[in-house]
Amino acid sequence: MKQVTNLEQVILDAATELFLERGFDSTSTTDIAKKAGCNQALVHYYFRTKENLFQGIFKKNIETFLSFANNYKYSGEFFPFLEKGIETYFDILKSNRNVPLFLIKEFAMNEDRRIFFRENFVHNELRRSVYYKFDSIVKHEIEKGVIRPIETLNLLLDIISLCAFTFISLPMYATWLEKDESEVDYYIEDRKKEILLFVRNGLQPPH
Amino acid sequence: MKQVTNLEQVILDAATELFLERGFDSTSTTDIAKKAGCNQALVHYYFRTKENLFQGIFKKNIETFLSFANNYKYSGEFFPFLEKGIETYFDILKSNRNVPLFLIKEFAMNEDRRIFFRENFVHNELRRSVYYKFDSIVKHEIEKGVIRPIETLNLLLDIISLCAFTFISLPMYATWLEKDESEVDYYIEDRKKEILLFVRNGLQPPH
DNA sequence: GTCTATAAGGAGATAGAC
DNA sequence: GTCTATCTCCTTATAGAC
Repeated sequence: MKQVTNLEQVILDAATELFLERGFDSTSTTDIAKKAGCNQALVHYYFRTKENLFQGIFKKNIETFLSFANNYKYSGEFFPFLEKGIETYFDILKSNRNVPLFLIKEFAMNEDRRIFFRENFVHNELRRSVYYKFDSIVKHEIEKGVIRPIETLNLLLDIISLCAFTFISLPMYATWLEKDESEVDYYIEDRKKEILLFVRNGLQPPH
Repeated sequence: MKQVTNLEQVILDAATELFLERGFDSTSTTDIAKKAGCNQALVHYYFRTKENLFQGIFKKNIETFLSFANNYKYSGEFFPFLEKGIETYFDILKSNRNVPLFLIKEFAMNEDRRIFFRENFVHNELRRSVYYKFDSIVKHEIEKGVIRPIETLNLLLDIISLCAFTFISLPMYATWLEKDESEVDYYIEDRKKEILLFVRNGLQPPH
């Protein structure tokens, strides 16, 4: 099969990489053009404005970050189900390690991004139904005494905090402990194990 | 006592607020001047370069973020000691809620910031000695069976993740759940309680 | 579709009057 | 110490030749 790499796609890929690394404000269309191997006018020919080019990329990466809400089959056993979910989510972030910081940065800096998020993602029926299903599972397990009492939202936030912060803090971590690239990968796997253990323990009913 | 508000301080305050909100790249010296109520040339008169002005602010905020390494008196009882430490750290971040995201952003975006951090903060004798003291306490409590086996670094990272992410994610959280300012404060206190509970549980030895 | 040239505006930094 | 004016550079976006 012939690989058709049209220029539009090349520009989109270059823009994706740069926006994720540096954010919207610190990436110029000239930078994007240079990385894509064309001149700056072509970036505007294909996408008209920088904002246009950005929004498609932004939307796609919100999907990635919210993918913890994908529909995992509930096996009937709570902890294997939960741990499978955490591990899958963690691995998705690992493959997209710039995404958490990228999103949070853009949200913090720009009101328009927050409005975009609210309008396109907050009132999503599928995500809501997945949440309510998970909520009823959690409530049921609390009743059975399998886990301690906890708000479902707090449980989700604990998990997202631990997973996302692993990747958000990578630049700081690497500097602090003076680690190189290969050691960082080891660190990530180590954190995954610890997070799984920590969540399992953190949900134990008190002795 | 007479409050002497010299212009240099006014500019510094304005710059602090803007840098923390928007970051280095997205804050212009013209913005700073406008907020300080003077013209743009005066910003450069007092601080010569934007970079100069930034670095002092940057350094000060790293101190804040690393303040979990302050010297808490060890009472002999592990959990009260640990929980006091977490609560104090959480409250410091609450009073400086833009700091975690600000630092992480600047670290991720600029190699010079990482070098600055390494040279000024990594090889700090006081901080190291506090770490080793904490490490020996943790090891001792594990031996006694008071807490499960855990690497001290992992424990610290769990705590920092949970505390810092609370504030890092505020803009996203407020948008997602469509909360206003007053509800956000309630959320922060709720998270603090949950984090304390979660850490205590997460350190329990397995049944 | 791809290029060069350029418009229009904002940035950081400085010179020089007062 | 404070101001205006200005230099130089870089930004986004477009016009127009090929």
